Amino acid sequence: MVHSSSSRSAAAGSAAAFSPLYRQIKGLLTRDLQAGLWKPGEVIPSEFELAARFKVSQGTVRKAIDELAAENLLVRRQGRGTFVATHAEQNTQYRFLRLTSDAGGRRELQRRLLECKRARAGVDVARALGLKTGDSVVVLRRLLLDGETPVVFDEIWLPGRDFKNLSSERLALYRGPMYALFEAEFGVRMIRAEEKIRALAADADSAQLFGVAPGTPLLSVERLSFTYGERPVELRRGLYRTDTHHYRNELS
Amino acid sequence: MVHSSSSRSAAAGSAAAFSPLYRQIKGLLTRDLQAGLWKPGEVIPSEFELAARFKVSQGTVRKAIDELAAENLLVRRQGRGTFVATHAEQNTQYRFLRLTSDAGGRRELQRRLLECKRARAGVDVARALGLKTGDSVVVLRRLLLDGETPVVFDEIWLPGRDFKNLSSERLALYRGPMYALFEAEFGVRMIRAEEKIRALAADADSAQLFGVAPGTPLLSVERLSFTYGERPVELRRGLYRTDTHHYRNELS
DNA sequence: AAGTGGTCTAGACCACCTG
DNA sequence: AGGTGGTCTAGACCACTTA
Repeated sequence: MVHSSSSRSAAAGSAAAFSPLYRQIKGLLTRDLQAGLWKPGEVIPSEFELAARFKVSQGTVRKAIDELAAENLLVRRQGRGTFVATHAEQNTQYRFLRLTSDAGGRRELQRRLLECKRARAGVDVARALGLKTGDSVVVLRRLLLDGETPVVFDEIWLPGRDFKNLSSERLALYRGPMYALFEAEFGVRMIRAEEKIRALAADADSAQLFGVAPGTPLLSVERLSFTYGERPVELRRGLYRTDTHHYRNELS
Repeated sequence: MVHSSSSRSAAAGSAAAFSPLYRQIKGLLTRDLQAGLWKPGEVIPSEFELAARFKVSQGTVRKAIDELAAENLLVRRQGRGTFVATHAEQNTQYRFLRLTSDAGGRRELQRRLLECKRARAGVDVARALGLKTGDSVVVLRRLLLDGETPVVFDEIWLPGRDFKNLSSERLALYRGPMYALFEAEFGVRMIRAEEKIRALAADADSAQLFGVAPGTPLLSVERLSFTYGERPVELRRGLYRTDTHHYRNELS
């Protein structure tokens, strides 16, 4: 049982920030999710079940779940139950990729893995991922192709500690979204990400990769992805071709 | 009074899409907002007042308002009331601008209006704004400067019909956000926008504007903004400098 | 003190899915 | 038929603002 407000004024001087019951329930659910009590794709107990367990009313549990669903941690399915969100069984192969063909064609991009190796984190990578310089990281390089033409070149850094046995074989075998593999094999679920976008000129290497002239403007997309507890677990530097494609965004 | 479901099965074969009461209430509120019954920044009636008016319970009105607040059409303020959202009295000068200084400095950008004229819509502009080619449009050109250095060059098209008396004088006099002026003077409130982002090389004109070499990569941001009823009312083509600044985005 | 949004409850019933 | 999420109600009480 969770007490809502009665015990608040016990705190010292500071207001101690009132926290409604449903938010405390949300906290408990988040803790269980983070602990892996329910795996991605699984059902969680019904609202009434949880209400009984926490000794609150269904409506209160409901409001907690509402917020978790809004944050894409849970997915509700009427008549079936509430499920832990997953990158698998999602209709989109590239959940976070905002690149779209100018033609609007819904063609799926093909992956081509160029490299998968272990390395030591440089200063920048370490700082972004919350590691120490020199810590072990996994580095991936890969292309995404629209038909025959490469449109995305990604360089990906992952903390070595979280991705111990990641190899190019595992990646090559896997069909679904890469983030689904991360969930299933390494227990790391990506929840949200921040991107920094710039325009820059293709250097010799990237020009060759894309088959364009050096100096051609490319979109540079730096993505930092977070898992539970706002912990950064992936740094990605992408180069996008934007002569035939564009990055779409929605503002509100 | 609105009836929820009893009359559903009267429809022909097709399921006729069940619409809960609160969503119908939401529709009524949206209609009133669109009609300008309450102006941006004003309070709307209290939840109990609306509940009585619509002959439903407070909770049902509440849920309708919840959704409108989530869509940024309304703003709740505990203890005070629910208000029509506005671009004025918003702490941010540039509500939709995602450009940030790499240094993270929160310095406000300065505006410099370069041009404000009437013209005829070309094919592209007309299509984007839902006009006919040759229809009257207002065209603005302006710079945003971080200190002395220009970082954004915007070219803005507005339907002439909606912005009859917009002039450079009106714009020059106005202190707050441009979208706030649009609301107050023209009754056009921007609700959401879509952006298409590309990297491209500076041509001679833009190179001169920014004081960079021709061919320098710039970020191209095409923004289409919508008002009530998904009606497009602003097309904007922006060029952003991204050597000292970047476009930030959040994915979830 | 009065008014507004915010929380919580208990119970009824509806819509949807699965066996 | 039975279970799950989804809606709606009526009423009580809390938190916050304004007067």
